[in-house]
Amino acid sequence: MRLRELSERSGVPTATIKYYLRERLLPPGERVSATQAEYGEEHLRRLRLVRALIQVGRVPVATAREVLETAEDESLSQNTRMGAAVWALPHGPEPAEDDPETAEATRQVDALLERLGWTYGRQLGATSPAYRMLVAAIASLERLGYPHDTDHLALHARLAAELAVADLDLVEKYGGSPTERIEAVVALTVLYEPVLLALRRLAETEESGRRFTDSRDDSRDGS
Amino acid sequence: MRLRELSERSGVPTATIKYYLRERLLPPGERVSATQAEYGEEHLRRLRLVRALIQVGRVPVATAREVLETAEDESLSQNTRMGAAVWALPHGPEPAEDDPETAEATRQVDALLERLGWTYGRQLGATSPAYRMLVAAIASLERLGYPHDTDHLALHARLAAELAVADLDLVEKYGGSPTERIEAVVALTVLYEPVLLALRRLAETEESGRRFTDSRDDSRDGS
DNA sequence: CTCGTTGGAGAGTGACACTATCCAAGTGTT
DNA sequence: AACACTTGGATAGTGTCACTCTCCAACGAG
Repeated sequence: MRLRELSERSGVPTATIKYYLRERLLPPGERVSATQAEYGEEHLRRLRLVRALIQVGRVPVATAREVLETAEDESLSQNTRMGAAVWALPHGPEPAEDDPETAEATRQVDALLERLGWTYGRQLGATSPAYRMLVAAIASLERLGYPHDTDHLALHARLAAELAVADLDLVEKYGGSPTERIEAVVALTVLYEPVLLALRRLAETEESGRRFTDSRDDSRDGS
Repeated sequence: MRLRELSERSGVPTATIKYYLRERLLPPGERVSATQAEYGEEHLRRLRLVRALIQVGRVPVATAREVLETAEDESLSQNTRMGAAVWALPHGPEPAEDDPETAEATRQVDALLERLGWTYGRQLGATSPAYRMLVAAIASLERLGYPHDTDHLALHARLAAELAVADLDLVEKYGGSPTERIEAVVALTVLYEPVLLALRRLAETEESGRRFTDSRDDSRDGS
């Protein structure tokens, strides 16, 4: 398949595919001659994955490259690859150093991990992007004076743990080559995030409609 | 308080505060003379909220303005304000039209809302940004051939509903003026999102560490 | 051989969130 | 009152990012 066909089958403009090739998000096609290359089904699959990561998952191009390179680096063990791939995923701003709210948030997160017995998280500690992401977010809540007590966090954590069990069950059922399986973990991690956020917003609309049903003025005000 | 002090107390550069003033994310200070203005505690609070939305919540500047304007528009009922504010929050790319995966995802989402009895979501239907966000994300999963069966979605939805109940309890306890309360809903909606995502990633690390415990590669090598 | 197509490379674009520069009007010090 | 410094507002510039445009030489069908 030529670049044009790859473009038509994926819905991605040829110029964009060229850009992805240049950025090494896609492996080069098989050179057929000095100016012609052939692409296969594997390229199509990879292209769709890249697109989903970038557009749905809002993963920056450079990050997507790192993640995918790690996922297919066969010199690493599967566990390492999986961990490193998810590790590289975007995780927002770093928590501010030298900041009382950050210190307090760190204490609270450590207490939470302790209480949950999440030993992996604890031993990885501040090096884990997800840990720092959590600290930064809680420090913000703190700074704004919004509530974020440990019970509430623990509830979120318990629900997150349930999700993790279900998600990993899905991955275990998924099969495929080790690389494909790691890609599946990355894709499911990233692509279920908007699903979860959307469901939470829908649930909040639902619940708030249920609670404040007095003056029924459901807005239709878009924008 | 002068602009400089507002900057020092919030940690936001003066140039950035000027930019926010220009973009009407902050109300202008009280003009003391032709070239001097005075800011109060309310400005500081608002500035911190804006910063949190933009930096932690990754809300675009223009969107933050809309959301905050809606939140404090006292000509609207509290319910309308709350709905419209959350409504305006960013929600990723729109689902592709004329696309078999989008059609399938729409069917699946409708079936899910039906099964859950989420009548608000159903009646708002395709007009709700959260609904479209959900459809787009599921269509992507579909396109990539990753699993997303209704049982799995229903589990996510059930957990999201639990979160919604807890979050709204928090808001009800929060008090403050109507505008402050709506700001609280917006802030909690946006700022708990990274908390939830971080916890999910931590939980997945934890769970995958637990399953594939200290072994080398856990499974069959294909490919 | 002609003429449209293809792949590759470099430069250009538009959106976005700042950030730097000016400048006239104020403020504090002496 | 003189004079250095600060302030707020306006305008223009910067850096990043994800494309997107333009060229061009090599193909390849008729």
